[in-house]
Amino acid sequence: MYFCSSYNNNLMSQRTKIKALLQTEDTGFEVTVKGWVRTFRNNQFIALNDGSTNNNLQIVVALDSFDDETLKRITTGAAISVTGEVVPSLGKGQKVEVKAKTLEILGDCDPTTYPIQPKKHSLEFLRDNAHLRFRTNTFGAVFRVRNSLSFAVHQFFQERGFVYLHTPVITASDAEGAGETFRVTTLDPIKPPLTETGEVDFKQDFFGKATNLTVSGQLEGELGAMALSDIYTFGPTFRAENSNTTRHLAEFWMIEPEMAFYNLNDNMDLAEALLKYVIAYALKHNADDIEFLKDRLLEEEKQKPQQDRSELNLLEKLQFCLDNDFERLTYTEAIDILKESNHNKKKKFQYLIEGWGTDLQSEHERYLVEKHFKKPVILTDYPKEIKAFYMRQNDDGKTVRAMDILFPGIGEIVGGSQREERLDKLEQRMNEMGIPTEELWWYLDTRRFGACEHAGFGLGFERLVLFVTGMGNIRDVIPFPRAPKTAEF
RNA sequence: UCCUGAGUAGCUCAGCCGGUUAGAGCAUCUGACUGUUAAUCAGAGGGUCGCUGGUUCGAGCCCAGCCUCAGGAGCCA
Repeated sequence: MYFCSSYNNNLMSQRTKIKALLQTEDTGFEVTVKGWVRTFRNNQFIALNDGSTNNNLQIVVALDSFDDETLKRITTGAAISVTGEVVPSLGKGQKVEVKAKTLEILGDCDPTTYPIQPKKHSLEFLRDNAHLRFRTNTFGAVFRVRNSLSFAVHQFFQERGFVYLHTPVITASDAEGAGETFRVTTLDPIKPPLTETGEVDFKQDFFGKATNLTVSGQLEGELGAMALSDIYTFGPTFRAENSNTTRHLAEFWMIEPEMAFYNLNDNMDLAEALLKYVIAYALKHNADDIEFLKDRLLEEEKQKPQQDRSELNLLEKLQFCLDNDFERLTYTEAIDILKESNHNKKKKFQYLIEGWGTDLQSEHERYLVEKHFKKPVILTDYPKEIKAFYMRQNDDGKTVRAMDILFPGIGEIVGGSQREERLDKLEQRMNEMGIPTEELWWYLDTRRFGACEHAGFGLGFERLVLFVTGMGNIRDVIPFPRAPKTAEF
């Protein structure tokens, strides 16, 4: 792996990555490049891409230097290896190009059956061909940005002394109520063992109890934070909800930091800093990709009526997010703003705001973020009835120390809270909400032994990638999307 | 799961009031051209009109059921 590093100074006799080559100012030396043919124009010019960058390298095939047999095999999608001299380009689209001296077809690509053609494809078509969509400009850019964001998340936390804690994928607790779970079992699906009362006997299952895929690593994360101070998880999470939207997946990646001795304000500060850090990182390290995605989005928005187009382009939107503080207000303040808004008075909301206590609909969140404040918004102190059992209760007896970060075009990107550290209050709330305290004895132990103020949040990674890439459908920002009726690749 | 819309060539789409042999652009193939940038020009091939049933002299078009996809909603991250 390492001997073909693109950053190797010795460009001779080894494979050079196209990104590194396009960054060099020098010419007049020989390189070997390998990649996949994007187009072959005029029987003379190969646009070669190796995935290291969105930009293609132009290979010039001199007249009569290769036999017709070889030239015919240079088709869109074919894998080739080229050795030749790096020279200043005579054409206009690029600074340097490679004059091919030797050219080897590594893998043929039959153009009559290859689904990816040198033309525009719809995102829906590429979703059906998710195994090949990496070879397009758009998905190349998306997944390089995804990679950068992922790395930046780790760097952000590591710089601050957080411990990356691996929480289990298979769990026995279904207590959080974060959604429908996928069952994990080795029992015979046709004839499972039954108890005397006729129910499936999970005592005979692999783990000796009913188990499922995790819906959140938070509860385990809290256990870590109660000793290591600051931890974060970053791993796959599973929800068996029958959600068919552009913002939901059955398998998605979540980042869940959990911090001892943090209150809700510290929690918000950290979340805002994280989001700004990773966005800035991607802007710096994926400038070409984001530039391409910006143009892609502009092109796509040309199809829409003027009023539906964004005021800012993708770059401006990301920069704006870095340059401005997120707007922080309580649920109660948000309800007042919504209630007094012309939008509500003119009955333009499908669900009119009438009183305090109900959850906000996505149209309300969008109004606050996109129309009223026009920037990311952090809502805090929600009614306890619409939030999870573990959130710290305020003294008013009505609200909890919750916070949701709402992003334009995405909706809720972060959900978090200060946790209830008082055993009696926590148990009381669990009883009210019908959460079995005996099943979560290990969780409650953190409140029995050395409890302290602590807080945390969950960041939906794909929603972050959606925001940074400007893509419209969450299935286009994860390599192999898992959603209802969708598990092909 | 609910609402709305869609499914016609490899892809993106057109197809009138139900009526003759279902069209276009791109892609592909063949040929030309040799400094092209999604190259260009000329020609050619390419169809189980999502599936099943029904109405009709006749269905891509009308009706019913089913499947799939997209957008919106709910649930949420």
